[in-house]
Amino acid sequence: MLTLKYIEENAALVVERLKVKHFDAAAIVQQIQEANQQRKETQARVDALKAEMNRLSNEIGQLFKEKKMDEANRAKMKTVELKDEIKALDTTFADTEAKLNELVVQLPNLPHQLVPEGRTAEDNLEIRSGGIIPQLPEGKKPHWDLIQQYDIIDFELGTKLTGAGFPVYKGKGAKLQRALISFFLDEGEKAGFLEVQPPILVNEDSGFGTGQLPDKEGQMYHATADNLYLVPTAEVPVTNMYRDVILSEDQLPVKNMAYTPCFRREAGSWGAHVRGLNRLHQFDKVEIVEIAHPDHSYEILDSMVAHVENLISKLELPYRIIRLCGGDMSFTSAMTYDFEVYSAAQERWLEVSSVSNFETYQANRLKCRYKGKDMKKPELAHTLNGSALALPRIVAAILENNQSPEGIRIPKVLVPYCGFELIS
RNA sequence: GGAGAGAUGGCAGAGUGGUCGAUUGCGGCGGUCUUGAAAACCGUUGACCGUGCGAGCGGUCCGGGGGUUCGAAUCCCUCUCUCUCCGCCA
Repeated sequence: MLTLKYIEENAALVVERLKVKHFDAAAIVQQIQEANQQRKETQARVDALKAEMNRLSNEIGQLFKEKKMDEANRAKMKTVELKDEIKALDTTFADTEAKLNELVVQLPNLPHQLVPEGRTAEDNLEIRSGGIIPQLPEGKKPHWDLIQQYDIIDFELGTKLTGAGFPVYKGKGAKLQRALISFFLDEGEKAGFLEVQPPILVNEDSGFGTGQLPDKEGQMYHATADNLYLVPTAEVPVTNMYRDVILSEDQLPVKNMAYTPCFRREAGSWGAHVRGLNRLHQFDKVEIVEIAHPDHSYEILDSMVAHVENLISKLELPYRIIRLCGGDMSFTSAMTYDFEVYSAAQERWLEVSSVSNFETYQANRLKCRYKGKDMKKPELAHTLNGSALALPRIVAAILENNQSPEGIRIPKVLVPYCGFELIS
């Protein structure tokens, strides 16, 4: 969420910038200003009353010590009325703060200056592309057919065990998963990321910290008996490691990565275009997360983009990097790059990574701050994250692009991890 | 799952109704001494909100929430978590 202070000082700018996201903030901002004014006035009054109360209490204590019981009792009488007033005002104050908070969380993050105008994916800006789109022979097959042909992933079996969208990987299919995860983690380590293995069930506080709650509750699987949520991405546990933390400036940037399975309910988003591996309820992903100094977060965003690009290049997949337009960006992001790889049998671009700078938006909710030696107060840090990478669509593209009558060729970098060169 | 103990500032650890945001030690920061460093000594050392140009002033915070009281770190209720012993177990 945006900070109150920022909204207060830049009300017009907030409204203006959010137009890029096609969000009309005028009414909410005005309500925030009013509620904030009320909050301040209420606090001034209640603080004055409390100060008076504290003064009286001390006085009474003093009188008791001096055994002046009559005077003490007289002073006590004066506190009765004060107490009621304070109680009433405290309630008003709490209500106002709650209302204020409710309003503030409705505002999305401000897009960065470089974010293009636009409403839909059509308006996104291609930054660059790489790799070569393969010319497949007649009779090319989409990955769901190849999967069956080589018996490496079993969707029906997963349906039997759990339900649609929970595939069972078998044999070389399973090994390929393991190879990709190891490859991604090893590359991440070379790039300076510290590997962590977080829990894949998180509590409510963590859900709120990264913004999945309260709005996107329906996206997560909920273990109600213990009130825990299955993570939709490692972003949730990894970023929440820094909830309520004040880092020292020289610890920045913090670079973490984690492999986790990810669970998404994806309610109501099924259809022909999500066949096979294109969309699943459970999938594997390596996520990179950085906590950055505000002055350097965009350099870091670029370095994360470079890291992801390096992974895709090494996998020999044709890709393009896209800067999302205002309308296509997430609620919480200030700038997002999507990576898409070309899946040559479906003849479609598939999103395999999304790399974002949230600036202070997440950090404010998380209360993730840093403090330098010369700083009087801690300041909010910037948080960034990205997929590096999500497996299923990478697998889909590898299968489709590398197919031949002899079988599916494994990209060179994965061969040492797989122990085979061909799925046949 | 059963029984017991506990949760205090970056850490350790006092404090059981009255100027306690909290003794003390360690750590951190600044200084004296030193060619430099260590040691020693001196000083300093939390977060949040409001108010003020500012020095400052006021308020809140001793795991979370509620209560008793003029007054709560301290008493009561409740929730969460941690530790010890027993049971179970990868």
